[in-house]
Formats: sequence, C-alpha cells, structure tokens
Amino acid sequence: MSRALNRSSFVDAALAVIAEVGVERLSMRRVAGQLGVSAMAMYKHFANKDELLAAAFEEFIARADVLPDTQLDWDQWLEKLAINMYNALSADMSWVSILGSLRLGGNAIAVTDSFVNKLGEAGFSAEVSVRAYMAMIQLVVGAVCMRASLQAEVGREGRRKVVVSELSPITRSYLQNADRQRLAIAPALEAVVSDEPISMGLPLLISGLRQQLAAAD
Amino acid sequence: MSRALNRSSFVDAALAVIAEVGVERLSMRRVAGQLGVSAMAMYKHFANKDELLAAAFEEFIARADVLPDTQLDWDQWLEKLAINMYNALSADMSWVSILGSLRLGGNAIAVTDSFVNKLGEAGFSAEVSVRAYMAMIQLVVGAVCMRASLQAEVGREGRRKVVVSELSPITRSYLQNADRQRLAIAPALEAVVSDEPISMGLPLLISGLRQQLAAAD
DNA sequence: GCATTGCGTTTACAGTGTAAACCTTGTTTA
DNA sequence: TAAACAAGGTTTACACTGTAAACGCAATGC
Repeated sequence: MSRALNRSSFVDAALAVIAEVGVERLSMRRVAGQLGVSAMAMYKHFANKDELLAAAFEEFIARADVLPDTQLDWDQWLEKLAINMYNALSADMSWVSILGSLRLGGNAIAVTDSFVNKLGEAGFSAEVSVRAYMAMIQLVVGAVCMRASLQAEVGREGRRKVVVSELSPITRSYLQNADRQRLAIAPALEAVVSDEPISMGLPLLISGLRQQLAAAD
Repeated sequence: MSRALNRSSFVDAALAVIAEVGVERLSMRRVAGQLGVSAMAMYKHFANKDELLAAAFEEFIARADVLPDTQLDWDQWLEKLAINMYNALSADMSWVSILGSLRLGGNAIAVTDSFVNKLGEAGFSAEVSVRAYMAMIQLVVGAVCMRASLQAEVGREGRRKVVVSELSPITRSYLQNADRQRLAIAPALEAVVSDEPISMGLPLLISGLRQQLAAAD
C-alpha cells in the first residue's frame, strides 16, 4: 500500500488535524484516517499518543520560525521573540490545553540556546540570561493560557457580571474585611481583556533587565 | 438515599479524586463512585464535566488561601502572593494540564481585585496594576507549566542529552549559521531546573515595577 | 388525593487509547 | 533458491470515556 508512510507523514497529518479541529479533538483514528490508514499503524512509529503529540509540537515549533533577525539589539530581539512565540501559539491556541503535559524536545531547547547566546553577547551573565529566558517564556505561556481562558469566557455568554454572592465564603469574608462589597476592578479588567495580553509583562521584564545591565557596569 | 447530595458534595468528591489521581484521570464515574452514586447523578447539578471542573477549580482557589497579610509592603505582598499561588498549583500540579481551558470564576477575579487594591494603595495607577497582575499571574502559570514539563522530562529517563541530530532542519540550519555545533546551554539549563522556577521572573518584574514607581514621583 | 418536580437510577451509544494476533511484503542469510 | 526475518500495515477486542434518553421514587404544593 502507501508504503511511503513514516514518522513525519504522521506528524504532518497530526498537524493538519490540529489545525482543523484543535489539539483536544485529535484522536489516533482521526490522524490515521487523514492518511487513509488504520489507527494502529501509528503504533509502529510512536509508542503512544503522547509521543505523537510531542513530535507534532516539536515540528510546530520548528515551523513557527520564531527566532528574530540577529541584527536587532538584545531588547528588541527579546521582545520580537516573545511576540513571535505568542503569535504562533495564539494562532493554534489549542496547544495551551496540553502545554503543561508536553515533553520538551530539542527544538524547544535550541531556542533557549539562541536566547542565551544573544543576551550573552549583550553582556548578561549566563545565569541571568537563563533566568530571563524562563521569565519570558513563562510570560508567553501564561499569556496564551489567559487569552484562551478569557476568550472562552467572553464567548460563552457575553460579558459576565461578577457579584459577591458568587464568591466562596473564604474569599467573601476577605472582601468584607477589606470593607468593600463590590469588585471595583471588573470594568478595568474587561477593558484590558481586549488588549494584547503579552504587552503587559514584557515591558516590565525588559526594563528590569536594562536596570540590571546598567547596575552591572 | 443519601439525599444530602448537592453541588458542593460533588465538588468535594472531585477535589478528593484530583488529589488522589490527578485532574487528567478524573472521570465522572470516578467522582460519582467516590460518593457511591451513579455517574449520571451529577448531571442534575452540573451541565457537563467542564462545569464540574470549573467549580472544583474555584473551590481549589478559595481553599488555597493565597492572599498574604495586608500589613506587608506592596513588593513583599506581591512576591508572597506569587509564591503562594505557585505553591498551591505545584502541590496539585495536574491543574496545569487544563489551566488553558478553564473558565475564570468569581474567586479568581476576587484575587485580582485585592491585588489591584494593594498596588493602588502603594501609588500605582489602576492600569499599571492590572498589567502587573497579568504579568505576575502569567509568570506563575508559566512557571508551573514549565515545572510540570521539566519534571516529566527528568522523570522519564533521567537527564537527556540534547544533540544536534535531533533538531529539525530549520533549527539546525540556524544553529549552523550561528557557527555552533553544540548546545552550550544544556548544562546551565539543567542546573536551573532544580531551582524554584518562580524565583526567576519575579525579581525582574518587581524591580521593573519599582523603577516605574520611582519614575512617576 | 393528585400532579408536579427534584434527584436519583438504568440502559445505551458513539468514541477513546491501545494490547494482541495476524498478514503481506521486501530483504538477508545458508 | 529456500528459508528466515523484520517492517509496517490490518483486524479484532477490551476497558473506559462523556452524556443523551427514559424511567422511578420521594417530597411538596394545590
């Protein structure tokens, strides 16, 4: 039969399925069906579904092509990288639902390496660079998670009013001790939801790094 | 029969199941079994599994009791809050696997409100406060995600060597253009994994905020 | 006393991941 | 060349999932 099937055929098919129906609806049978092949065929190439997903995510990272132009200064480079990552993940947002259970692969680590290299050239120590990378990727991942949550929330039944009666006893008592019966913040939060979530932490992170660099000189 | 069953009985049972086997192995039948009741019983109290999970997470947040002592200064208060959140999520790490698909509830928003209030007292504008909150929670969520990933990775087959041959063509070509055949960063990364991931972004964020506060005066 | 309604039950169905055994090839070896 | 092997597919089977539909029973309101 179609004997050309190999690991990457299935990865391609998996990415196609994900683009179409999202990660959470990916099933072995569906991916196999994409290639007109039985589900069990994949088990000759992948130990299990998790391994298939990990491989697909690795390929996703590679294709996303997130590394910015090397000519940029470290701060712009960092910002661009974060935005690229955020955009890539936002476009296929269903990845977030399994980000926490994915295994890191070589491609993910290669990106880290480039980052540390770039900041190293700018005068940052390796340790600070790694910390900065962690912070950046945490911001990106967290932002995508939030975006997914907020979007689901908004899409469900329009904006939802938050009232104190919905709160748990613990939190409610806290609020009452704070002498407030209403959540003043709700409107501000809503205004912010429509903004790009990644634009919040990033400037703070970069300005913190600049300060650190200046202090070291 | 045990007619005392209500929404919160099931939430309690769900939290018990999660503590025992993790979120990803929670099933309606298992939760119901915990109460000696049929699975379908829950559908009289929750529209579906997602709603049950959302309710369980709300209760989880309330019980986590993350809000720090109000007497603390804003920076220490922020740091403590982030650490509390991180610890709470780390203890029941399986939440991360669905963090991206959870719906936000009143409890989550109440924490936001307290945060903005605290920073408001310290002289931050509402807008900066909200941004800071977003950044903080993104760091926390991202850190937990990373921790989960890294832990899974390390637990799988010991430390894994990263070699260039495992990389995708795209990434490999980037690395070669960068005149490097080896990933120098691997050891540094490994050294960092055992550290507390949340300790990286947080100081950077706080120092960025301090700078912003000083500049506003 | 009777209807209604709340809250459980059982049954059923389509879909899941994957183990086990099998079949069909092209390749290696005696 | 015959025999053995291995790669990579197939079919069947199993335990498990979320949940729709119909049913039953007890407490409540008229």
